[in-house]
Amino acid sequence: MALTLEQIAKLAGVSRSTVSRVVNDDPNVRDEVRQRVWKVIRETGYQPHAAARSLVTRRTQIIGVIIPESVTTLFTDPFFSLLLAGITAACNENRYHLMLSLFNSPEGSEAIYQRVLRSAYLDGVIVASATSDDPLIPRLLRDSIPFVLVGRHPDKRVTYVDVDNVSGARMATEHLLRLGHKRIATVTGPMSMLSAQDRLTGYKMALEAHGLPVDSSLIAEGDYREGGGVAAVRRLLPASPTAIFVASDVMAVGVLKALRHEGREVPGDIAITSFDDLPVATAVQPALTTVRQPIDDLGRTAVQLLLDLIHRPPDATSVPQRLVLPTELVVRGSCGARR
Amino acid sequence: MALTLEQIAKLAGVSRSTVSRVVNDDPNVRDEVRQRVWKVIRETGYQPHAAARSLVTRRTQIIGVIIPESVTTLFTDPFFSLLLAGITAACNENRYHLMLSLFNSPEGSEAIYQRVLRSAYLDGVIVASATSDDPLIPRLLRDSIPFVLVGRHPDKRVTYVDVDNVSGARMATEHLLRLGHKRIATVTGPMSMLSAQDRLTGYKMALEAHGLPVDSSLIAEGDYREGGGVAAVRRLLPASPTAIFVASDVMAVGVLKALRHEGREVPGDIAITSFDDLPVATAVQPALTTVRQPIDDLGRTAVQLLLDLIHRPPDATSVPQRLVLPTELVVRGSCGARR
DNA sequence: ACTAGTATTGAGAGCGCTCCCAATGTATCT
DNA sequence: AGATACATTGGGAGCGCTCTCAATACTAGT
Repeated sequence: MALTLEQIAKLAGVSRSTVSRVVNDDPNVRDEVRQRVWKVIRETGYQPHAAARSLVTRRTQIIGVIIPESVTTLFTDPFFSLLLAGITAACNENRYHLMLSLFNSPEGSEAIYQRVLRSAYLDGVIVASATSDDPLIPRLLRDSIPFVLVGRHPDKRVTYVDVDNVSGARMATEHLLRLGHKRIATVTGPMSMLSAQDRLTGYKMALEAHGLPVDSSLIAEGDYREGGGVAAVRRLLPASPTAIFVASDVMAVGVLKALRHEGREVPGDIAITSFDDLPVATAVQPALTTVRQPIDDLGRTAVQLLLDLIHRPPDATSVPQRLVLPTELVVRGSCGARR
Repeated sequence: MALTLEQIAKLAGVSRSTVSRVVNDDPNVRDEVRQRVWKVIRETGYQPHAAARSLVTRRTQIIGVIIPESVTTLFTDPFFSLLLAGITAACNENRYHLMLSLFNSPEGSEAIYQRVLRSAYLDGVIVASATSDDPLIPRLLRDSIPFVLVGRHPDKRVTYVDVDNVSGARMATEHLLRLGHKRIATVTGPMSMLSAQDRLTGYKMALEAHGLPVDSSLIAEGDYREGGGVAAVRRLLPASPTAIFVASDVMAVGVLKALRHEGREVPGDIAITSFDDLPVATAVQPALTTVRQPIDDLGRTAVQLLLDLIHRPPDATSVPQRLVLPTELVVRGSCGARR
């Protein structure tokens, strides 16, 4: 049914090769011929067969986005939607296609890895928020598949783009310090994730810079989900904090709920700052003072880095790129700085 | 670099054809040989080349999810994440891959359509929440590309799966009627979307069933976004409603904010019910009484319908499936039924 | 006009796979 | 034993494209 190069060639009165040249913008075609061929292509709505082309070029123009098993439960976090939106926009602009894989299939990670990555379907992949020990990373390295991480990684060979979690968390904590708080607690993300570790580091740095001790009874590990925020509050309240830096907006929603349930006022009794600046930050009452991260940029940058990797001549042994995007504090009601 | 069938064949001491049979579970292979071949495949980590296979089978094992231009601005709505999660899970279970396309590229809808759909990349597509007049649908029909809509469509030839928006909206409105409200307003979705029309229909049906007039000053069109909710409140308040049925949770968040800003208590002064039951419904205060729709099911069902369509022998002229999934009302604080 | 050089075009091969068909091997029946 | 049926295997062709290389057409230089 669908047209082939050969048929277009016949219709335009040229050879298959010439049509191929026209389609691929090869300059070695006489202008008059080029026009004639384009005309036929336009009129017939011809589109090259992707698989046939891939078979010979070894390129599919598809990049994958992998949500590793460890974070698939977080997939409905708006962070991922926003990230995906940024990635998709960048893909469209570069005429690439995007394949989405959540690695939480019952068939197991190894099977899905084989199926998705070894079948030559993808030119490269973006891995979103892996834990630092995710087996995926050494696997990708071993198979020399071009990939970019969203979120930093200690391995020197990986290219990544991250936001400045440390200084963001530090800003959020220092803001509370400036407001006079001395007993500042924190609800962290899952410590298996580097972003969670970094945000905790920022929190500690802020305290230390102000000569305050780091008190472990003021630190509760969460999971980046609402329930984790609720649970953390229960563990934190006995240490009577006057403020809490919550490592994500979603958890902050849980913290808000739990505090309300315990009869504490925010920001009156306890001030809150958090991290992400997702839409939900302004949906809750009081609105969250939170660290804004440029999620859209994160996605777009990841695509750009990946395409650079894909198009780099194989002999070029440049060092992996490692980009860190800045964050900023958005002050709203939950910290008590404003009325 | 990557292994080919031919190489596996040599290693296993059989022919290319036999290896192909083994890989494709053809029964016509002696058991002893089958074992031997599998062993080699396992040891080498061989994976068939997807493009080569697609070239001859005319199948890619990839299905597309299209977010039409008209709703790309809504993409960050958690509804889409949830839908995607359901679709992905079903894809994984069926060993299909998923390609995500947001039709909001600067190159224009027609160009992206050509690029994505005419290049034989996709075995079929799922179109999420199109408007009823989206040019995409006649286009897909014309090109006889197997597709399933999420959200109903009047054309007799399209297969779709939808949730029962009418009866959901009717339940939400009747709940308010049962609580004694007589002046019930509604904030609709964008009227270009059938789901918005259906929810409005449900609202009207409830009023009429209770012998109440439909008062146009109590109806404000929104856009399924938070801002739309805020704006709608301003238009609705002069008509002094005692309750509002808001056609989506996200807009309800905006309504809540606007009412708070106007000094109205929810549910004390004005009761609210809404639609979706997204995570945000329990994040706000008061938690939303809302209509739950089975989003995950919606995604899984769409995949199932699409795969049926793809695998149906071309001569089979069965009628398009049209499924409507049930909804249920979840009562929380915003309607005032509970303290 | 003739040659060398350059621009343009076409034909062939081959990417890795599946599918068809012929060839071989094995079991069963008269 | 010979013929028949069936199970199993291998080889060839071809999917639609790109890429290399040779062939042709045209240009300028002498």
